[in-house]
Amino acid sequence: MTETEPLRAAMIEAAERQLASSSDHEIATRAVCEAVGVSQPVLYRLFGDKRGLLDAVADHGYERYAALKAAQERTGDPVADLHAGWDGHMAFAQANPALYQLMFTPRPWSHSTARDRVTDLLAAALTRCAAAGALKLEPRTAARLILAANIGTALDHIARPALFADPALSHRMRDAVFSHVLTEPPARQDADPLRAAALRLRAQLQLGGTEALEPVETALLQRWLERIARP
Amino acid sequence: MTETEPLRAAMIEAAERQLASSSDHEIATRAVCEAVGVSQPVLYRLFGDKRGLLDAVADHGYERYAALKAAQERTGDPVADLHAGWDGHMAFAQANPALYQLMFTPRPWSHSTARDRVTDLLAAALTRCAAAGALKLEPRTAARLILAANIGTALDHIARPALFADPALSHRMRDAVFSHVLTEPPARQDADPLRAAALRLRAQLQLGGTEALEPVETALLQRWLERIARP
DNA sequence: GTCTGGCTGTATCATTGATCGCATGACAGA
DNA sequence: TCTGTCATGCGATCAATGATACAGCCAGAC
Repeated sequence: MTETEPLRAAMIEAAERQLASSSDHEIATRAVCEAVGVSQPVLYRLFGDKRGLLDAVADHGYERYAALKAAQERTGDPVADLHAGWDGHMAFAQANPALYQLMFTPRPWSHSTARDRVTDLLAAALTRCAAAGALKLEPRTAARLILAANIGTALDHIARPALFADPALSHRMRDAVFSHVLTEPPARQDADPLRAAALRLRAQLQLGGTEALEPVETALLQRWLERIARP
Repeated sequence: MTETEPLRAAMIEAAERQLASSSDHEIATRAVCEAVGVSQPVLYRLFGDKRGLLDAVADHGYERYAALKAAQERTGDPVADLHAGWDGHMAFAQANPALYQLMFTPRPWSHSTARDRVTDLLAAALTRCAAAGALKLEPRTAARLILAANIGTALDHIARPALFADPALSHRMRDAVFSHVLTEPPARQDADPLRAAALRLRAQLQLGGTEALEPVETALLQRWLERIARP
């Protein structure tokens, strides 16, 4: 489609560049026109409006977003894909903050369908999870939920002056929402559940001890648990 | 404080009114000045900038937000207060969409502290939860998490043309995040985590055994675990 | 009574979104 | 090849808006 209307595509790309480099996340129609060497009326003929240009930029952003998704997903495990999708979303947001806000922040006019199409993409990924029996909710409901959380977290990351890009927060949110949406992972959870159980009991013993065993017994138990837990 | 500078307050309120009624979530400095019967230079002397005016509007929005919070919280159960706080946040967003976006959507300049102060408010409410032993995370971390989810959900509600104001989505998100942040409220699941850990390890041993211990040791371990697990 | 300082309004500039009418060039048909 | 038609791009311009320079005015001090 960049072939059918090279001028249109050039203007969209110029607008996106200016949006990314502008300090206030704004663009000037004049500057966009000058960047591609045409005058303002062409812009208004092609896009009708500044809004129309911004909508086109947002949709173009969706194209890039979708391409990214298409390139990186489908490892075979749909749940793992979903996790990667969340992280990819966050990376996209941090790489293109202005474009991201244009796409995912509500604008009262905005005929852009970027957000809805991203929801569809996510719903499709979730349907694959549902086919694997890993989804507790209806795919579209789950998609809205996940996307809302993803956007909220991404905006939080954008708002902070990147003091410390805290991936822990993103992963916390991801785990919180996913555990509400997905079924418990089949059982594999721990490659070695015995070792996990031993570690857990050891921690509990160190924390509070027990009156069910004699001190000597407890001490020996501790040694055994250590041996079980050793790699 | 509306007493010390009535003119300033009047301009902020006029700006907020125009922001709420404008179709594109924008305001014109001229219109604000005319609304209060002064001319432009006063605005620039009071706020320095259009940005300054918007920041002041956002901060004023925080005042209203904080007043709402102060009025409705503190029922005695801090966790119940937290739930009410989430719903109150959503209600505030739906009642003042434009102001809400001004307060909680990242703007590259913006010296407004509204968002940080809301985080502080939330962290205080969470500290009360922590005092009741109901919090799994550090209050500030939990606050960022909850606020990000709350904002994401609110923006989703604003973005939708209010087709059907789906409170289910908001409550799903609330439950998902809260269950990740708060300890299990009812039944406390395991009054005795040591017993739970022992039960778990016993089950694992019966399932697969271990090569880390001699058979005799394993047998004795089993007996001990039984003793620990006994009510 | 006069002077000083702060405050306000008028007039104005610069930028930007948006539009009007004309020129230019391509193309179809005679 | 000539001519009429149409689409397309452009210079010029308008309207709205953010922002400012400068002069006038009023209160209070001396």
